[in-house]
Formats: sequence, structure tokens, C-alpha cells
Amino acid sequence: MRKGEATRERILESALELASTEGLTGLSIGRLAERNAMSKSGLFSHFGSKEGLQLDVLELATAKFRERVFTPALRADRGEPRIRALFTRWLDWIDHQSLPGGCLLTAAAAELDDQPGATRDALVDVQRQWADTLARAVRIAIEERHFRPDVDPPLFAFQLHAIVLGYHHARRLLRDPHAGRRAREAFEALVGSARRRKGRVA
Amino acid sequence: MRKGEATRERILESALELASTEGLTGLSIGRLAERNAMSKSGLFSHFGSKEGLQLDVLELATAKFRERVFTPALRADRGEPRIRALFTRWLDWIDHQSLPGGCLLTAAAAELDDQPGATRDALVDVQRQWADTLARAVRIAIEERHFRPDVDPPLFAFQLHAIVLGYHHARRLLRDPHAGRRAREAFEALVGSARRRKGRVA
DNA sequence: TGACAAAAAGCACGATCGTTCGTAATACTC
DNA sequence: GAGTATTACGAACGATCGTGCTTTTTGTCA
Repeated sequence: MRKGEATRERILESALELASTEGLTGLSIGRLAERNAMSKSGLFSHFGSKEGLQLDVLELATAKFRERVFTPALRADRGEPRIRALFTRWLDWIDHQSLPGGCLLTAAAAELDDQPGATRDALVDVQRQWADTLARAVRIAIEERHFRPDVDPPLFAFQLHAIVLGYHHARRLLRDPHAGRRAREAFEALVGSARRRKGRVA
Repeated sequence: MRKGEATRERILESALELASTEGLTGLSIGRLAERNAMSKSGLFSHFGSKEGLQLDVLELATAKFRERVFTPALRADRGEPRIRALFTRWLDWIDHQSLPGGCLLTAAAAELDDQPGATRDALVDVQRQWADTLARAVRIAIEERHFRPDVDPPLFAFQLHAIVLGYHHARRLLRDPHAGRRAREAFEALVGSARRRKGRVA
């Protein structure tokens, strides 16, 4: 009982790596078994189906994201500082992360947007929750009087997420060395435009 | 010689559809042959390799994008009106388009960001060109005195592209009914912040 | 230590993948 | 309409895919 759980976790760790470069569909049981020096069938029995494996990988990715981005950001002060922490850690998560292929959740978003099934459903759930989390952080910033009361939280969340997606694109596909700077500047412009008494935007 | 070219084009059209939902990697020659009611080998001989097929599909997608987004936007007046036209048509292209799976170029961007090869190289080329095109349009808007002279064209291009990526995400994965409105509001905020004498941003 | 449960391996399956090759059918040119 | 170049097909290949089943190995606990 104990051994099984241990190898299961080991498998999932390497599955996360593999899926981050190959995608959740490209994640193949044969190659995954090879990487873990075990048989296909031995590995397979831990998950019951490929979809089960995908769901577990997604769950692991979500847990890691929360642990590396969301949770530590909660230690920042409510309002703008917390939003700033969320953004910074989110960016770090994308490139620094041990995963060679960047953020699995972002890759999966593009991959699964037209693939119905339980995996897509689970991903949509996670992404919706995240959008809500961001909007909530914006609402707090309004309460704290860091942001103007007429700032639209879901819109701000959309804009924030968009910047991160732009960063992912510029950094990972284009290998643009200015990606980080641009993303930060876009973030500053966005935050600046939401502040109570606004000065210059750019 | 004529017949061959005709079927080749027909194949590519349906390949574009298939690739928009399944991705360029998920695009399989067997299924594609089935869709076109012909044999695998007959279809295959038109492209020589799967990579050749992918490159041709990419080329077709690029041509269509230019024809449906870039070229008509050139008919708009130089400066802000043209940028507005680019943005609007870009958004239209993403969802309205005959392709069931949205913009292939965007899907491929996430799919190929860690897959070295000729296909990735070609895509990067296209995406870099597009970023340049956007920046050029911004520079024109500065020349026309629609935008402030201190607006950073590549940064503005980054922000614009980011909004579109955010739209793609919200619309195609989350099926968010507010995606279009949010994208447009984000665009207005961006343009507003770039205008010569700036009024309210949001 | 021996009994029992859990985990891993082995083997095979049907399907599909991209690709090659030889041949049949078709379209184009004179 | 004959001759030729082009286009398409059929069959097969080795590889890999996800997934069962059965057996062997391994870990756990009384």
C-alpha cells in the first residue's frame, strides 16, 4: 500500500514534465513508462485509463500552481501589494518552474479548447476558479482604496490574465528577450490606470 | 498537372479545418484521407511528409489570415482607425471564421512552443512578422499624431496581442459570454491611454 | 517466517500512425 | 484518338498507441 503510492507520485511528477512539453494528449504511456524504468502495464494499472492519468496530472499541476503562486501571494498585504505578488509569482511560475515546457495549465488551455471530455471540464473548472480568485483580489484592492471604486474586477482579471498569456507567447514561442520587461510594463500601465487618483499611465 | 493542384487545394482546406481542432500534430493523414474520400497514399504523395503537410497548412492559414485581417485593414485610414480595424477583424477572424477550432496560428503557438523543427521555425517567422506589422501600425499612429510620441510601439503591439490571446482563452476555452465585451473594453483602455491628450482611461 | 495482498511485469490484442513501393487508372497534350 | 505524364490506389512495413489479462515478483503484517 505504501510503495504503490510512492511510485504513483513519482510517475506523476515525471508525467507533469512530459506533459508540459508534449501536451496532455501527447503524453504517452509508453514513453512515460520508459522514463520511469517500468513496464507499460505496471504504470497503467495506477491510473486505469489515459484520461485518469490526465486528470491526475492536471490535479498535480493545479496543486503546484496554488502552492507556488496563490498561497505565497496571500502573505502579501491586501490590495495592490497582493495583486503585485500574484502577478510576479505567476510570471516566475511560467519560466522558472522546474518544468521544461512552461505552464501546463496554459498549454492545456489551448490544446483542449475543442476537445470535449472530462479533462477539458476539469481544466475549465480550474481556470474559472482562477479568474474568480483574481477578480476577488481586485475587489479587495478596491475595498482597501488602492483602486478606484469604478474599476471592473472581472475586466481587470481578464486584462491581467491577458498580459500573462502574452508573456507566455512572447517568451516561450518567440523567445523574445524583452518579454519580461514588456509584461511588467503592461502590468504597471494596467495597475496605474486602476489607481485612485491617476497620474500618467505609461 | 491541373487536377493534382485542385485536389491538393481541396485537401489543404479540409486539413486546415481538422488542424484547427486537433492541432498540427493531431492532424493525421489517415483521418484526413478519409474526410476527402481518398486513400492515405494518394493523399500523402501530395506532400511527401507529414512535416510538408504541416508547413503547407501553416502557409494556407497565414495567407487566409492576411487576406481576412491584414489586407482589408489597410483600407482603413492610417493611424488609430487602422489599428481599430486590425483589432476588430482579428477578433472576428478568431470566432467567426469557417474553421471550427478557432485560430490555427494561436493554437499552434501553444502547441509548438517546445517542439523544435521546421514547423515551429515557420510559425515563429510568421508570428514575428505579425508583431512587426502591429508595431509598424502603431508607429504610423504616432506619425499621424493620433498617439502620443512616447508610446512604445513594440510594447503596444505586445499589449494588443495579449488582449487577443485573452479573448481566445476566455471565448474558446471558458466559453465566457462576456469575452467579446471585455476584449473590446480592454482595447479601448489601451487605445485611450495612448492618445495624445489623454482623458479618462476606463 | 509464512500467509496474503499489492504491485509490477509479460504478453498479446486491435487500431492507428507515417511512410514506401509497385501498379492501375486517369488526365492532359499532340 | 494515341501516347505519355500525372495522379491515385492497394497492400504492406515497422512502430507505437491505449488497454486487457495472467503470471510473477514484491512488500506488509500477523
